[in-house]
Amino acid sequence: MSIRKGRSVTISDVAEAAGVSRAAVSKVLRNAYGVSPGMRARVESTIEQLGYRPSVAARALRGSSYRLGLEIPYTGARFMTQIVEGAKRAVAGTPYQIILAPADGPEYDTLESLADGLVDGIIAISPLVDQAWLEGLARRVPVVMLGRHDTPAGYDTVTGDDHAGTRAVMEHLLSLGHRRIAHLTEPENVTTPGSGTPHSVRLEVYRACMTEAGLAEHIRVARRDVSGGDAVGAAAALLDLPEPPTAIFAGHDDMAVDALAAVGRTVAVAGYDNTDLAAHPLIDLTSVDQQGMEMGAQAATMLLERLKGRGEPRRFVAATRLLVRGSTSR
Amino acid sequence: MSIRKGRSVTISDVAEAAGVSRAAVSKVLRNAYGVSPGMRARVESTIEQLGYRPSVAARALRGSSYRLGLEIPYTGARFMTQIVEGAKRAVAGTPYQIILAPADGPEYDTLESLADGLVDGIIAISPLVDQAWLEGLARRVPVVMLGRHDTPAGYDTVTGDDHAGTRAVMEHLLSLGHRRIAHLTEPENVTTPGSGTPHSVRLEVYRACMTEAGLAEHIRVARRDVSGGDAVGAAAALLDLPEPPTAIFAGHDDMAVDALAAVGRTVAVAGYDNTDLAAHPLIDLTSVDQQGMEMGAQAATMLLERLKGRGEPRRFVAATRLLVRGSTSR
DNA sequence: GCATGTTTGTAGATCGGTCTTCAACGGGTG
DNA sequence: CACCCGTTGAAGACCGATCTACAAACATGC
Repeated sequence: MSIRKGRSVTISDVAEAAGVSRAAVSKVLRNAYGVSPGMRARVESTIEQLGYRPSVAARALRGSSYRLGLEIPYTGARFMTQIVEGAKRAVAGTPYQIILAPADGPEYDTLESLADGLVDGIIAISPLVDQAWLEGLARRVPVVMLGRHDTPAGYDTVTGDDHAGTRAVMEHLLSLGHRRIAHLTEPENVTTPGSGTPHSVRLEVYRACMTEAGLAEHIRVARRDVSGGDAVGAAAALLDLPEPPTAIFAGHDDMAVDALAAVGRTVAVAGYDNTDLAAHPLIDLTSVDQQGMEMGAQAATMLLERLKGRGEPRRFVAATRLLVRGSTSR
Repeated sequence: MSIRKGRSVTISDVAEAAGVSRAAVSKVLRNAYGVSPGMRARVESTIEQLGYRPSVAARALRGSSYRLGLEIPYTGARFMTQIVEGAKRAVAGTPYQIILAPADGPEYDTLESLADGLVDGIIAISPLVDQAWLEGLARRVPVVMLGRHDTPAGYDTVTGDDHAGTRAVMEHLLSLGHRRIAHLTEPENVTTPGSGTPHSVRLEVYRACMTEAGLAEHIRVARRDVSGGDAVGAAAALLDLPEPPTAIFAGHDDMAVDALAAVGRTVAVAGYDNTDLAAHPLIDLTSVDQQGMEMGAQAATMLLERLKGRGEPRRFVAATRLLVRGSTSR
């Protein structure tokens, strides 16, 4: 144990105590070639005795930090929990650890600061950053992006099948006889057509489904407040329309829950992500499951592959499944 | 921009390009004394041109990493959001950044791995680790602990006023005429009497209030599953008792929401933390607000103070406020 | 017995910064 | 004019690891 007052135990202390060179200790640590069983035992017991732990900073400078950075846009987003849990599961048993970097402002900053030698690789959920910029980042450090429908050269992507998922919701609502179906989504900057964000795809497919059903005139798009954050106001405003919708398809469960707060059970509501709250009897929200845990696990696994040398980009698309619950069926 | 293929831009590159020494560039970076305006301008423009960003690892090795680590027991805990947001707010405008370290297994590991030179200071929510061990940790790196009612020598603490908060809930329930009030809490290891965890205090005060009201015989304590994680089953079991409770006081909102899932509106339910979900009309949960955001902000602020040299331990106790909602009033 | 090859361990450069020490310079002062 | 001193910038040690050479010790083949 022996945690000393000021500085902590370094590799030199271990080397001295064990009567070997620093390089020898390093070899033992890294399980490198050229270590006799005798020396290994001696060094390991010394490490144990002194309570030595290698400095991450020093390691990162020369080799690797054994930390993977996961950038998350907003800590409160329920879907994140699934991603994080999946990623944690995937690195369990490896020497790697997940650290989370909450993005406050522009996502560029957070990503750059992660890339500044703190982590060996990055998993990010940044639909807003430019692809060219990302390719540049990916040249410096391995990157896996979540929720980007683009075709990158230098990084991997993990997405849900937003087309299928959205179609499933819309077909469900249409089959129930709804004609005035509104879509509640993120602010404009996240849904720019062609940008390839999940929410741009969901919006696009919503529009397509409505048009195909001959309901183009009933297309209504409401957006979450940029500032305030919640979607309660936007959903409430839908009810004030001359012809209010009978169903709301929300871009994700958090907004769907906000919608429920605004419209109660008067209007059918469907969400996306199947967060744990959706199954709660008092919420009872119809939602699209896109296997967030699996997405997180895949992302981490792909990152580990990249760290082992893979260069060609890979892509994983999670299958979706519609879970019909009370919010659309009563 | 010029992000080069392999390695990134180092301080030597900047020094060479600007025609000065590495030390000079370092001075400019750190805003250190002894830099002429001319040189500063030249170096800064070179930095800009080359897109140079200092390596965190190299910095951490000698000086500081400008990263504060926030250890969180479970990513899905709603209360965490408040803490994280508060901490982020407190470091905004400083050169420091918050990184989150999710604890998977034993919290010792996560804390140690944070202390391994990755961060300049630690905010942790680890009620289970030993105080002596924490004091040892605090000698190596500045530490602020959340939710520990102990009297440490080497670290700071931030807690809510669990006594007052719990009393407020209990008095509220009692004043409504409830006599069979059950308490839904965490597994045994988190509520060991005298351990000083928030949940041990809440349990203790619950017992005291019941006894004082002459209701000792109606004390019922149910606990969340250690493995499964949720408290639905434990709450449901309460209903199967010969004399089921008419009110449930849950140790925190997440468990209260689980309780609502199990018992619906048949039993009064009160929570703790006033997470954002509590105000939702479909949940409408009476809860104790303990200003999680303020707690997070205070914790970060205290840590910054410690980094500036403060040695004496400080303690912050957040005031609580009972918010009565529908879950106990209809 | 000697050349050759294989372990095993050490020396020392290196990563990219920080920080202390010190030399050079320029301007007052008596 | 000699002296002192504050300012500016450069040199170089240092942080704690990794990793490439390389030397020493030992085994093997002929």
